[in-house]
Amino acid sequence: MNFSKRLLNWYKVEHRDLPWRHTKNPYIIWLSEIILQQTQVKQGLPYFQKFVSRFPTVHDLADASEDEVLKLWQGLGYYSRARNLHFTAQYVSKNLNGDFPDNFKELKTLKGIGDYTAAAIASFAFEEPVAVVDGNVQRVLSRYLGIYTPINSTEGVKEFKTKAQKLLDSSNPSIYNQAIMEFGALHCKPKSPKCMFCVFQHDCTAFQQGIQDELPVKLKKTKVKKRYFNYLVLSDSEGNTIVKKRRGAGIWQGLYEFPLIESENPQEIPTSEEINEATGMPLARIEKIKIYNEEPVIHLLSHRKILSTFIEIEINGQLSDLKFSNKFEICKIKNLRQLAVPVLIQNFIESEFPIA
DNA sequence: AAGCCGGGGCC
DNA sequence: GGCCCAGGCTT
Repeated sequence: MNFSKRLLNWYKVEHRDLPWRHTKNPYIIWLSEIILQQTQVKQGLPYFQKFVSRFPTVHDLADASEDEVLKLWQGLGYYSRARNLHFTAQYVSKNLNGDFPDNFKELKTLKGIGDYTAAAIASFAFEEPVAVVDGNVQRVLSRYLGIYTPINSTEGVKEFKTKAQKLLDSSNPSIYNQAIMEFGALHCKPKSPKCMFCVFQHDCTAFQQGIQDELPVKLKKTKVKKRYFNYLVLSDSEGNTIVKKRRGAGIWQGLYEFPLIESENPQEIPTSEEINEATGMPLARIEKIKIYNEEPVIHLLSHRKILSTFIEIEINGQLSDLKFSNKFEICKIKNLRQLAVPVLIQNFIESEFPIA
């Protein structure tokens, strides 16, 4: 029995029933694939349900504001996915009459769609015989074929792409592609792969040689760096505060946060002068300065360790009477939950301003 | 070719 | 604490 036959037999019995597997609608498939980039099914599933429900068609998504899309995306991370999702929805809605391209090459020209996602949509929705290559596929193939080339090296990416395309069952690209990824996710797992009852025992190089725990090989990632974020949480007599949308490069682009003083080292309570410099708030209006958390709140990202403090600043009179320097927006504290914010900020809001 | 970009789950 | 995840974009 060949590779595909064994794989599909396994898939028939073991696959999960997932909602995006019940459709050939390229919009729904695209939506699911963007959500699932670098994201496990368990984490992405509730977001998929929210998005399909709120945006049944690509036109609905195109007509929404970017702020609303980011708010629905909040907590899922890699927020460029949400911005690109919205951009591409508008492009497809307005320039392509709502119809997604039906082939790999054209799909790849859309923002946010790379090799993997183009192959997924082309094969799932249009049965184009192009192999998907994701982390699951790389792991399965590195073990099955005994490939030590690092999966994240330039050479490795090319090699796994070539091998994957050779193994692809061109008569059934949609099911085959889903099957090999499902096999990687459920059976040929990174740790404790289920080799003792595997349909590939007889031809898997790794199992035959007992090297499954050495594969795949991956180049080391860069070290986690520390950053110190000191947030200024202003409040006036009317229950207002000020926030700002993060712009330009860097993390959390497009999300809102409180006025931020980033420091090279752990920060003491900022002085009135520093608060004035960061926000434009006149010194005379600063009533009281207090720190919320004595110990820094630690927020871990894959490549950053953010140590943050939140500083409470009470203001004389009303914030709405003042002119702020750059692009701060006045917001009722009770309305903060309507904004798209990083999980770090969301956690703070929920703990300090619980719903009455 | 290497860095950057989140957050949750697992060991 | 390190690694993984239905990756893609930027430099």
